[in-house]
Amino acid sequence: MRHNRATLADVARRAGLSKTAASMVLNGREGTRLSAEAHQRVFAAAEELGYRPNVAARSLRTRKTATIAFVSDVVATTRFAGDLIRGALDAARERDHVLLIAETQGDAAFEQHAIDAMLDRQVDGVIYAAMATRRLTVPPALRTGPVVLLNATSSDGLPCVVPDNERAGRTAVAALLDRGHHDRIALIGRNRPKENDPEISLAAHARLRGIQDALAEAGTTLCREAFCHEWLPEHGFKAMRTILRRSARPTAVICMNDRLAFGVYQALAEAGLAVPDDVSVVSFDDDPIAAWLRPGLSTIGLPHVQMGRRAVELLLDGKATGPTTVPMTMRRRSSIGSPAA
Amino acid sequence: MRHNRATLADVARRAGLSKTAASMVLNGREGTRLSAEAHQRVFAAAEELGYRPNVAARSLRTRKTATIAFVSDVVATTRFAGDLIRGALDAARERDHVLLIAETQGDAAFEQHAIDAMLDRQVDGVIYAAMATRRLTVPPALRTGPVVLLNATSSDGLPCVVPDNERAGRTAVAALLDRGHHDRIALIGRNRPKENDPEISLAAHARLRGIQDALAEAGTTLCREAFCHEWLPEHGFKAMRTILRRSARPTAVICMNDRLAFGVYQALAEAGLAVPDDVSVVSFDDDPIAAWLRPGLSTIGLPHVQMGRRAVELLLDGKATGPTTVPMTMRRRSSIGSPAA
DNA sequence: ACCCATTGCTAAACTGATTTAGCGCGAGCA
DNA sequence: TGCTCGCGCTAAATCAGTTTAGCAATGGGT
Repeated sequence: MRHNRATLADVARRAGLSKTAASMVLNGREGTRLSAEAHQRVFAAAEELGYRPNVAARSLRTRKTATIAFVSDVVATTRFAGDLIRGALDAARERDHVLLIAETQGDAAFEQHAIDAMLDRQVDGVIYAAMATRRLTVPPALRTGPVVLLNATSSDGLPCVVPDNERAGRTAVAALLDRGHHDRIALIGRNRPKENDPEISLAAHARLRGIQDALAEAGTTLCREAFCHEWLPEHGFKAMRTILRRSARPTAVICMNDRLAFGVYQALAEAGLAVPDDVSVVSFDDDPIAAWLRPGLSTIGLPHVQMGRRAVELLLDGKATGPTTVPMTMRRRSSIGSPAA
Repeated sequence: MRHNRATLADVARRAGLSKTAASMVLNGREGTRLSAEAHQRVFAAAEELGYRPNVAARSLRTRKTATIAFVSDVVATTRFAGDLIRGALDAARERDHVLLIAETQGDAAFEQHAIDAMLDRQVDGVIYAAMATRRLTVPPALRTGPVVLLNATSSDGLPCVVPDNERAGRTAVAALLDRGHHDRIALIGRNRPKENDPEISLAAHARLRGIQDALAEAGTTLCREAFCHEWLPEHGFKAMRTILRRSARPTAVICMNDRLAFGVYQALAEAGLAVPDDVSVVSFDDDPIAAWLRPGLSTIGLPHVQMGRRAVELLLDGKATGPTTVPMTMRRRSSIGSPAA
């Protein structure tokens, strides 16, 4: 595009100086002894010609492209991807960088292809993102330059940014204890594979620990724990329905995510029970759906935008190593009340 | 990244040939008179060294970067952005291209910045995407090269891809008529600004026309039309509640989108009415929430993935001008039944 | 008068590819 | 023997920048 852009040579010619002079002035090089007048002339010429440097030409020499690769496993599946990207985009813009994106779809061939494509374009660094917080191993090709893992960790001490799920678990419990819930708190969404296989999920384990620890510190435990195959509304629905049929009704339910909570709302409605008067509900993620439920769902949100930001900050500024955790904060709506006396 | 990549010169040296020869062989140039043996040697050398061309260097000469800019107004706000991007990403990968993404957030300064950044990197073309289907005017800087509008149209005859909302409207009506609904069909989500200002939305007007025309052809009209300020669940909830209070109950409701439909479900549940036995519901978009509702919501889906694909296909292959419409297809779930006799 | 340092600037090399122009050699022909 | 032609290949220019090495002019000191 744009075949007729002014080049540095054009600017130099118009300013009556050499390319060298023009380059130095425009790059604001210190220690150069060009006169104030020369500076003026170069700036004026650049301005008049609407000069913009050709990044490809520059990077050929400097090996800097001001371009970051954002490689993720799956972007489309989850709505959260957008936020991760948005945060990264914001931070990149502030630093005059740009994002090259690719998706591996969990396919090794695609991944290789994507990484090659990025490396061929001499990106300055790579953000390797996972859509579900988990542990993964980064492809060796990436180890040749700066990498930061986003929403993932790895065993090789690379810098990475992950949400503080354990603290989030404690926060959920605290919100319930505050309102007087204590003995009759149920948990929905336990899931062995997610809890035990860090390559699938890191969130489930961390949330669970946070919840259990906080409860233990308050001298109590969960009154009921429901296992779910997936964290989708239908599973929350079934789990809640079962709980209502089989046990004494809990005063509060913690759901492992908002989609489960949606299912819980449906089961509660079916049973003619009101949130939060009969049962309080808290959950995690701050999915848009949390705001749409009636009553609004209180949830501890995943800070995707911040995480995206943080990742590019670490990549560009930092010699950071190891994990950076980003706090998850409670989005208070109306799903938590006090237990009926 | 990767400082020690083999260059073309390395390959040539190892093959005992000139850079020229190596370049021609690797690019599979026709009409060159290099011997079969020379070909062998070059391929072998490239293979052994793991040679990959430096895209920046190449593009400096050829002015092709195999890179497409994807500039959108807002990516994060709506979950649909992910699908648009995903489709574009797929098609780009198939053609060995890569996507540079930027977001303007509707801010003119950001937009200028983003466009400059892309142009500085010599992208081969630009996809200019809007998150809500609408008409817009493309910044003049983009007119210097290939552009295609995605989910948007413009007055200057640029190629663009948009969903076929009018046909979607007809489809919704047909699904209802098929089941025997006729006289008592209500519409929820009319909205003057969306319907009348193409710079805000093209979808509302088109859907409405499709609905009205199809109904007229069947010799009937809507029994009720509810206006909504926004297309969010709460507005659908209020609208449906009002309808239930004030008028004879419709046998079916068409919602302008799935979020409104969610609100409608909530109002129906509150009134103790069942979907689809008491009231059938159809809507548009195929938001993930449609699958989560009980019963599953039948909806005419926005083909975002296809649209994203189509946009890069037009950009790279085509000398297409004017609009390309992509069909919206009905996602059948369980929210449409026959009216009670 | 000579030497040296400083000032203000530039020529040329360099980055890694593509592309144009053309060279040397052997065969065929007169 | 001399000329042309085709074959197989290469030198050098080019793209648009950055960077290194260094040149000419001036001024000051001895």
